Parts: sequence; structure tokens; C-alpha cells
Amino acid sequence: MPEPSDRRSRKRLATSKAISDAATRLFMERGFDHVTVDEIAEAADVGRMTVFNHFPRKEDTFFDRDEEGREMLREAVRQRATGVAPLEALHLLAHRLVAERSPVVEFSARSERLVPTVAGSETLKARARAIRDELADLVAETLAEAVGHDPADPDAHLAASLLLATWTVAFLDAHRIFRRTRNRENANDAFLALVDKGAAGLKAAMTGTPYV
Amino acid sequence: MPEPSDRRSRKRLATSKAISDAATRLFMERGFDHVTVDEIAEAADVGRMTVFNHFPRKEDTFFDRDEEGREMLREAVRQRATGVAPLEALHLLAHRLVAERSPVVEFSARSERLVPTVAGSETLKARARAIRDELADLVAETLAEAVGHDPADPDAHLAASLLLATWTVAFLDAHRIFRRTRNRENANDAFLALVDKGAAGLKAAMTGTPYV
DNA sequence: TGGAAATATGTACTGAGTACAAAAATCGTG
DNA sequence: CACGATTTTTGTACTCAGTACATATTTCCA
Repeated sequence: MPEPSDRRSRKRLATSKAISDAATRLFMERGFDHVTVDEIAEAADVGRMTVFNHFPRKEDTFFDRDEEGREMLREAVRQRATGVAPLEALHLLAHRLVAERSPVVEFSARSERLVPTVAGSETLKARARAIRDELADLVAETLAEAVGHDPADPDAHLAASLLLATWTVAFLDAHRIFRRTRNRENANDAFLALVDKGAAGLKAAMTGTPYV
Repeated sequence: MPEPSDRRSRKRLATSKAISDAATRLFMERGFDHVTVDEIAEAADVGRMTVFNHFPRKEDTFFDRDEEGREMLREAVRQRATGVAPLEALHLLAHRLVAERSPVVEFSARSERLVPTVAGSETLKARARAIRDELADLVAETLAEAVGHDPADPDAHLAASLLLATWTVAFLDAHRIFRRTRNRENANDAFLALVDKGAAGLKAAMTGTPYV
């Protein structure tokens, strides 16, 4: 994330952030469906059209950092150490993100407000599902690329779908544990326990392929 | 599906069917986004409000048979033969549906028009994903119930998510094969090959639980 | 400093979905 | 069969997301 030096990019970024911050705050306060785009624009002190200029849909003001996730997944597979299978690299990534307290799998006071905000809105849930599927497609293609297979390789798509499904269930369960116990370590443990289970299944499913 | 005998129910069903049929036809012809609710109402010869009376959202006029899928999944687990593990019952269900040429996994001229219709619309894809997640939740609860565990059992949710993910990938791959080879047997084989792979993974992931 | 390019904003529109009320069809019962 | 209750259909009026298009404003660069 290199801070761009020219004023134009800096201002654009500042405007985006103002909109996204205002929107996220309002969504957490009142729920996605009880906030209008006009109110977001008002709170961010911009015109209504500026919101749509930066974010094609209302829900994009909330989910505006999925590109970072894409980058992480791609890099984990491409920059993996020699001798590490593609799926193993992704499994290691999950463990590393937890160990490094990465924001994407963070269980904190903030995530405790964010998750119910998503859960409380069909639109936000739909967008979360869409992103999950987009990530699965990306992982599938990255896996296939890593072993020189066709991007449509069914095995790669099965592996990617199973992986994302596992991580999603693991994240939601860990969040549930965190809410119940208010203990980050418990949540991390629950997350990794399910991730490991899923990885074991994935390994078995992909036996005989170069992905594992 | 007992045909109700009273006129009221019959008429209501007929109206629903007229709307759903008209909508599906128009969506296939022109694409979901290029059909308005007014046009659906016009084609079904009802008032616009009648459409929303029968179907809360426009996309529900297309996906109006998901309850049957729910019923199948529930029954497969609940009515399983003694000695058959819950997940095994669901695996057998997949094979049975293919063997019996059930409409839900049918690869035909009709499905060849339906699938691209969904693929061509973000709204229909979103609804398909939502249904998939709803089915996964249902399967998770049914599995947990079958072994006397809490409905929120993480293992049940992981198993259900992996199962639905597998079936989805298998269905889409089989459809791709059918389009390419125009041979239903090829599609069935591709479907079952991936379902079996997923089942192998699922079995490994769930080792030590009563689900397998 | 004078445009060129990018960004911000306004106006006017389409179309989904909701709230509410009223009309029409159907049903149960005396 | 008739009449009141219930269900279904339909119309009207509204909110709000999202789009098309034009204009103004800001930033940049030669």
C-alpha cells in the first residue's frame, strides 16, 4: 500500500476513506437497511453522486478491502517455498494469519460489531457470499496455474471451494466462541481446529493430484 | 405434492404457476435484468401487485422450488437405513438422484438454457448462493439432530458446507461437460466423479465424529 | 498560465419493493 | 341460496438504489 504522493490520488483516497468510514459507522449504528445513500453522503460531507463515483453499489462502501485478500491468496501460492504443495501453502497461510494477528481473522471488539452488522443484512450477506465465491475462483485459477493445469481444472475448483467453505465455517464458529468466552485465544484455537479438519479432508480429496 | 381440491388453492397455484412460467420464459429469452416486473405481470395476465403477492422478490419467480430440495435432504438423513451414517445417506442420495434422472441434477436441453440464464445475472447468482447456504444450514441442523448433537455443532456445519460446496462444483462441471460433449452420460459421470472425491474428503475430515 | 484530464456534483430518470386501502372472488353456515 | 367472513387481487402513492448525461470544479502538466 504505497501512499501515493500526488495530491490527486491522496485526495481521492481521502474521499473514499471518508465515505467508507461514515458508511461503516452508520451501518453498525443503525443497520445497513436503515441507512440511505443520501445519509452516507451527508455524513461524509460529499454529494450523493460522489458516493456512487467511488463505490458502484451501496454495499461496496462496507466491503472495500477484498483486493487485499486476493493479493494474499495469490502470493501465498506463488511465493511458496520449494517442496511445499500449493494447498499446503494455503494451509500455512491460515496459520500464519492467526499467528501474526492479521486483521482478516481478528477476533476483537471491532469484529464483534462488524460480524453482526453483516449478519443483520441480507444485502451484506449476499455480498460476502459473492466475495467468497470470487475468492474461490481466484484460488482455483491460481492453483491450476501453479501446477500448469487448465484454469478450469475441476480438481482445482473443488479444492478451492472446499478451502473457502472451510475457512468461512471456521471464521464464523471462532467468532461465536469469541462472543461466548470473550477470549481471543479460544477463538483462534477454534478457528485453527476447524481449518485443520478441513485441510485433512482436502488432502484426502485431492490425493493423486499435484495440488497436495 | 397433494393437489389441493378446493378451488381457492387450485386457483392460487395456477396463478403462481402462470407467473413463474411467464417470468422464467422471459428471463431465458432476454436475460433477468432486461425483464421488468410489469412485463412479467403483463405476460401472466395479472396485476403487478399480484406478482409481489405470490413472490416477495423478482428473483423468487425463477427459484420457486427450493422447498423440494429441502425436503429431499431432510428425508435422506431421517429415513436412512439402519447402519448407514448420516453423511453416507447424503452421498447415496446424490447417486440415487443421478440414477433416477431427477430434475435437480438433470443435464438436458432445458438445463442448458437455465444455467446460462442464472450465470448471466448477478441477482440470480446471488439468490442461488443464498439458497446453497440455506441448504447447508438445513443439512447441518439435520445432521446434528440425527446424532443428537447441538444444532450449532461446528463439525455438522463444516460437513454440510463441504457437501454443498462439492455438489455445486460437481453440478457446474457436469454442466460444462454436457455443453461440450452433448452427452448426458458424460455429464453424469463427471458429476459423480467429483461427488465421490468430495465424499472421500468429507469422510477424512469427519473421522472420529458420528456423522461418518 | 492556459488548456487537458480527472474528479465532484446536479438533474432527471428507471425500476424494485413497500404501505395501505379497496374491490372481487371464494367459502362456510344458517 | 344468501350473507357475512376470509382470502386473493388489484390500484395508488411512495421510498430508495442505481444509471445516464451534463456541468462544474480541481488538479496537473507543458
